[in-house]
Amino acid sequence: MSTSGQPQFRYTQTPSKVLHLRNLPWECIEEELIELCKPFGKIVNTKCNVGANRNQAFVEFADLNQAISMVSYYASSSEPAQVRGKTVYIQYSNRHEIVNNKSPGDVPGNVLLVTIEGVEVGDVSIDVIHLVFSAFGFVHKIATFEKAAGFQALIQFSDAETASAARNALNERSIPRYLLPEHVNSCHLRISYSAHTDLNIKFQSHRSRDYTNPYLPVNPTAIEGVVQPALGPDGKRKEPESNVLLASIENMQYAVNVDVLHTVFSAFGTVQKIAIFEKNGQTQALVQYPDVSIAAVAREALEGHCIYDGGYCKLHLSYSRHTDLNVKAYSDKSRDYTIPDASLLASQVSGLPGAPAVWQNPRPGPIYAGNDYNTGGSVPAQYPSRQMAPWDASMQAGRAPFGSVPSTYPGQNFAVATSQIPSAVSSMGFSSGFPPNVRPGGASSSSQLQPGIPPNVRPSGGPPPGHPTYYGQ
DNA sequence: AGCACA
Repeated sequence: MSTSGQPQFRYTQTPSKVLHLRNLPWECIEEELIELCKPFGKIVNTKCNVGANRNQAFVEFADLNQAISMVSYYASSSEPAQVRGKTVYIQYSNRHEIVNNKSPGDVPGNVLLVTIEGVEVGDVSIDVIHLVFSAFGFVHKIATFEKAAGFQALIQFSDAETASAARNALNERSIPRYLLPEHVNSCHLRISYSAHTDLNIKFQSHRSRDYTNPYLPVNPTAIEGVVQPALGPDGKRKEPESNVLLASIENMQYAVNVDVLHTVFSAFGTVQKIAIFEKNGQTQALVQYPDVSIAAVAREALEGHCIYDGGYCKLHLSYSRHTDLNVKAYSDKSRDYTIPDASLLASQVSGLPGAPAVWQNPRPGPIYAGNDYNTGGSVPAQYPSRQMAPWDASMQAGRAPFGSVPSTYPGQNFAVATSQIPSAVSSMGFSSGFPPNVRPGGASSSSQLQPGIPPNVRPSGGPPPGHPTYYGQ
């Protein structure tokens, strides 16, 4: 104890493979140390950013003589050791090896782990990340994911040199604002090295890319991509618009058939075709409008809304790549409302004044003539005025929107307790997509929803007075 | 400008 652990001072230090460097520029990086020291021997370890000012470092040579040669050289040199123009003071360290030199993230490799701070999921698209990091070399692969640390991305370069060039340039910096959505204020990149050398990308998707393999299949279950469309370099949604919407129906506790979907989507314009199908165990539907603008309004209005109360049959909408569906004109999974069906049309509007001949409707509703159609009340009531609701006859403006779509289809068994009865298609979706000049009549306005208010909250919690319960008891 | 790490 008495002789060990004594501080050692200039000129009295015993040589060590480890050199202590002081007065380094702030956040001096390993590459700069190596550049300075490698003329004297093989560097086996470094420790950067030591000390309160993070301006000290340690360098460990493979051999003691190499360290000695460096100290000796600068002891007698007229030119001091320099990094970025700053004089660096070099001495033997009082330790003989660098221990715990690096956290794993400091071990250079060809794959970077990038933590993007201060952003929400979806604010920074994989395309923006690709753009930013491609400035340093070919980006082979990107995988993004959510961790406790935040939004992270693994970015694979060809080699560690390219990766470290990107890291040195971008670490602790921010992605340029013009590449980000407007609401993003800060976007700090914290970059370390990943232990990975080759990422295993299974699909091209909104969260992972393999730029070396353009034939890699697109993720078939990229449903989340629907909820969070990728952002283009301009920060705007780049999902191409279409007149055909793809609806994914989540939590489908109740049957959703073609007619229900027709009722829901007709509120925004003519529905031309509908196709329902199963994908990965989830029901999806394609709904075709005549043009993109109607589809856009419907998408905006219906996205995230539930067809029925209680979070049942929640809709997620995206634009389909299709523009014209090829569907069976009339099946239980599809409908083509553009094909005039004599028998349907004949029965459809018989006896109706002002029968909407022009408004080629579609709805095979009258097939169910005799069933209580009154229940559907408020959906038609909220039709944009330029359109004529197909089932005008039975519709009464002003009714509360508790129409129970399922009830109109007696073939279906909705024998559930009344308290569990889903309230209705009718009350959904009108929070924003509605033409402003259209005022639903009378009492139904009580159910008009303000933006931000969940669509299916029943104003009074039960079927409207005077309406029979249409469900099996 | 004077010695880290856990």
